Amino acid sequence: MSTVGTRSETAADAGPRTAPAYLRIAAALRARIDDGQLQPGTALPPERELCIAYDVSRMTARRALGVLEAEGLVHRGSTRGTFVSEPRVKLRVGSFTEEIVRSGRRPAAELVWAEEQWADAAVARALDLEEGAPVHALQRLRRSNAEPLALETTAYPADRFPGLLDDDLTGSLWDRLREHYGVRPARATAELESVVLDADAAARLDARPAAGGLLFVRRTFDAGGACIEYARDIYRADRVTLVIEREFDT
Amino acid sequence: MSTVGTRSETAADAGPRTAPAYLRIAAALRARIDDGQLQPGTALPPERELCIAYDVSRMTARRALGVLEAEGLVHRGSTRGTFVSEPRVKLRVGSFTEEIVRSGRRPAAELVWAEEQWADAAVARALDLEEGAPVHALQRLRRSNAEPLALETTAYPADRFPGLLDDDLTGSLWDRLREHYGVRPARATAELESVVLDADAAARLDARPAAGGLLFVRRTFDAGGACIEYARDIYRADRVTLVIEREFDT
DNA sequence: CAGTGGTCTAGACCACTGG
DNA sequence: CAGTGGTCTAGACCACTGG
Repeated sequence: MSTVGTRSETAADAGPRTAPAYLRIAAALRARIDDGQLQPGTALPPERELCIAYDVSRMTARRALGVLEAEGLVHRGSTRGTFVSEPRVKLRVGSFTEEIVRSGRRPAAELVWAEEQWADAAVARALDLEEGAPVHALQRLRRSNAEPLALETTAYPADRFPGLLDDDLTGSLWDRLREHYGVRPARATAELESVVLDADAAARLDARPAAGGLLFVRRTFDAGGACIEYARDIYRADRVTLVIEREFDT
Repeated sequence: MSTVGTRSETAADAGPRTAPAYLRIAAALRARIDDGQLQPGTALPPERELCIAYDVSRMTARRALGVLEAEGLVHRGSTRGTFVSEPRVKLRVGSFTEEIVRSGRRPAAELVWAEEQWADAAVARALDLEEGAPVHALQRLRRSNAEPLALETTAYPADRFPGLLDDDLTGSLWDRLREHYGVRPARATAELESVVLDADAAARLDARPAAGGLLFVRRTFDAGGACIEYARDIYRADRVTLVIEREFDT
């Protein structure tokens, strides 16, 4: 992470006289990770050792680790310990086929489920359909080197794309739309929020219950302005950096 | 928040036999907020009452509230109580002048500081300059209806834009670049991550220490491919939905 | 002065893993 | 079986606010 957030003079006068213990401990551990003393994959001291080292109770030590976990610097394995995390994975978004940008990683998409559904109010509004209209819905799990990074849930108007679910659903859906239906995406809108993972998403993404997520809600339109895709992509907030590119026609 | 994440049959079989108490309490309170029993601005019961109502210790009740806080559903005032939050504010990004999309809100930008700096390694790399080259740097706080939503820190190559800091820095900087220097942005790249607010950002954004943030790191290029702007925008994760639009020239 | 959330203690029991 | 993190208790003291 780079600067331009630090003012040259002010440097770091952090805050009040005494910062809370959990923030001081988090800062101390963060410093050891940032300067390379603790490499990715390395185990941090067990919580009970941190209690002794910093003379705090376990709840306080855990709270410090919770901050680092939210930052994506460490991850915890219930029975194994707390470990320094690998750097985040950069994912290109905006085009449906997100690709792993970092070299040497193997992307994969796994179909979780695919089925015919009937549009509820939200889906109907997003796809410009009547409530109850048939839609093709599917969910896919995106991985990089076997690590789950994103859970994508997508809906398409069934009338417009008959037989879509019989296609190969592990590759680029946009390619399917182009090849088999002659449709090409012309415009996309997206909304992005920070969320808390629900139980299902957390389980599939191999994350802690109530861990942080990034929700990317997308709609894709064809040249005629009709919405042809509605998607809700959930990313592991601690593991990804989303890469967005944009050209101006001004 | 809409569906398409719920499979039609599976409905909700949440998880194991007994979910942890803090998740059950969070779910119970969330339900009361979602169905309108608790309106935005309403105070939740004090933590000590929740302890009695749900028969848990205060740490557990607080943990439940912490989940709702991370979701942006509630906010806390140290000495006042816990309150249901207003809906998130939608902010359009990608064009530098973010605008408040929701009607009836008054956007405002406040200059925090502006000064000449010398590029450190990160800034030099981003702007394609030598390390130590002069840059114009400035920080602005974006508000909607007086509520701080984003802290933007921006750097420009000083040699290319002499006198930039003497301009009006509360409006669109891109307009300044166009009007006074004949430069028009042609392409932008951005990276977006979930982060934890540092002490300075938290204070300026009126957020809790270590609260969640969204970091948007942008680079803007002119038609010749030269980088003319490097920005780090930090948003309050609990208060904003970022709106992104995109056209395809394919 | 009463009430609020923020921090912190010093424990406890649990499930799960690996040796 | 020892060691790990996950959950939880039943308190404590604090700063700060509003009446």
